[in-house]
Amino acid sequence: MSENEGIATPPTNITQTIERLDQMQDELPKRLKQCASFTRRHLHLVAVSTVSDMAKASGVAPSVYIRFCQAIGFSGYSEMQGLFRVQYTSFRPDYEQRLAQVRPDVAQGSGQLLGEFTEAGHKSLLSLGNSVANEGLNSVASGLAQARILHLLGMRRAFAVVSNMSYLLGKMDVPALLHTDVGHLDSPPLMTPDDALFAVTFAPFSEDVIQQAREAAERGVPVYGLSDSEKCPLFEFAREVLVVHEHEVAGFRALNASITLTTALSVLVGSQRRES
Amino acid sequence: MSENEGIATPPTNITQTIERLDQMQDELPKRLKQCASFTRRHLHLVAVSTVSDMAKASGVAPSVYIRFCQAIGFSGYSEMQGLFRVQYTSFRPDYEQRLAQVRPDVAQGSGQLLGEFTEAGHKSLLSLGNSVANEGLNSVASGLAQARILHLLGMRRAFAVVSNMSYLLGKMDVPALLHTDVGHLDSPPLMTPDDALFAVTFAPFSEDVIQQAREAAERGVPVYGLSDSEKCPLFEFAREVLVVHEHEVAGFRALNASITLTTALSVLVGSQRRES
DNA sequence: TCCCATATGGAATTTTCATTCCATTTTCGG
DNA sequence: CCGAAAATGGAATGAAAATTCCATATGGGA
Repeated sequence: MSENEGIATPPTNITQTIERLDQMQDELPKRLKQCASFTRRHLHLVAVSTVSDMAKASGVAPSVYIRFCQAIGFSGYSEMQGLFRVQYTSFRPDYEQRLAQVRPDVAQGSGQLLGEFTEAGHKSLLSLGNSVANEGLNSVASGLAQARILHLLGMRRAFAVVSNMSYLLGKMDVPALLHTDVGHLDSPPLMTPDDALFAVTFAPFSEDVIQQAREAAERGVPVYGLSDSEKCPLFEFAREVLVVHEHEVAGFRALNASITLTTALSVLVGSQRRES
Repeated sequence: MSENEGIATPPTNITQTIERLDQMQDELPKRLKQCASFTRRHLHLVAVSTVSDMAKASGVAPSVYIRFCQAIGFSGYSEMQGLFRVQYTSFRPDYEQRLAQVRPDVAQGSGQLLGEFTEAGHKSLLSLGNSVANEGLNSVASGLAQARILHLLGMRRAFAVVSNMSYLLGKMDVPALLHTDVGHLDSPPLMTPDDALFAVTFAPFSEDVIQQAREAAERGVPVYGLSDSEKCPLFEFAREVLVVHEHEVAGFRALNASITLTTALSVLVGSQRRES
């Protein structure tokens, strides 16, 4: 009866896959549970790995990993990998057409749209696991932890990110200053080389943010940053720049990866401060 | 002499690859130029695509795409793909393998903090899909879309959420007002029954936010809200309250679900506005 | 302790993919 | 307009991957 047991229909998106993974965790035999556990924690590897890679990393034989994929509901590894690969193959529509593209979704009801945004959120978190080296995060954290005052700078989309950091850091008694007004920075004595600046800017990069950060760097202030592109001008003068890749729905970018990364960063800064 | 022409050494990182791509753009024959052009603009696809995929997308035959890889300096497509894949597989197999076989729980070093937050983010997004009724989101959206001016109110952790909404709505030309200072609201004529208020507050609920929202409701202003608990006082007077459950790491709550939900909400409001 | 059902991992097979080969077409100098 | 050199695309080949098969191992119940 082996062809009749379990769930016949394969998951159609990453959300479903995660759900099924969690739900089956308990009812699987030992080796398959290993696969589930490892895969659950390293979903981002599926798109770029072979079965043998995943099997080796999970500590099982390739054939076992394939049986695992089938237990989840897929026909095999290839089908599952296909699901994880499509997220990379989506193309970016023109900015002007964004709203026009959303309309069909609106007609169908908001459930569709929300589903797409959660899906995009999952994907962003997946890429977050890929793109950020832990050492990078750690060294930025220790750089920021040494600052007398931690200045936070970000506008437009990035403002939500730094305001969240500001809240978290404040909660942990880290002296942090959220620059809501660019004019603030103009008072020269405000930022000293004893401080540090964390600047967040996404493409197309805010000229104000870049300008202010550059001037700070020239005055000897340690500058760290977060962006969504390697081409960000922050790279020219910042000590270190973290890069995240956010997925989007109809041209609207999610903030999941940025918020998550900076939350972790803030907590790291807070705990490193407390140690000293 | 074909094995002697061009550059023999393959690029060793993405930057070099891009540089070489740009530099060769002009001196390549037509079809190879097509490959270069497409690849330059879709570098991220290489890691997860086959030769035929890339060839088809570039509009050339597979064999041509391989010759293109060789013109860049690689031995073939596989070598080039390997370069783009390593960035996704930067984990240490030995370490990971041990972790998979031993207890998953002991993975909690400081370096794993980011992993825990992404995990929390995934979980938050999962519950988001379950908890939010579509009708709720829709009716909130249409309620907000009818407002003359959309007032946004949130403090502490919720401030990042409303500031993101403010950015999105502004981008879509929806008149929205982000209340950064509670004092703002005290001026009575600012909010009228033609407007609407969207208030965000998480437990423990900000007294200020509750108070201001309640007063607005009493003045006849349509109030909508977002919270993380059914026990939120907003329920007492708001027309509708959306509820999300955020997971937490070491006492720090993620914002993924809230941000994702409000992003979708903002887009809905924006597109409903445009229709009328 | 033995037996049966299930799980497991390596070997065999099949499928897919990357690469090379070659006949045909195109381009460009004379 | 002709011929040589380069470029192109489809077919053939070789390599690697995914999947199935099967002999062996394992664990739980009689």
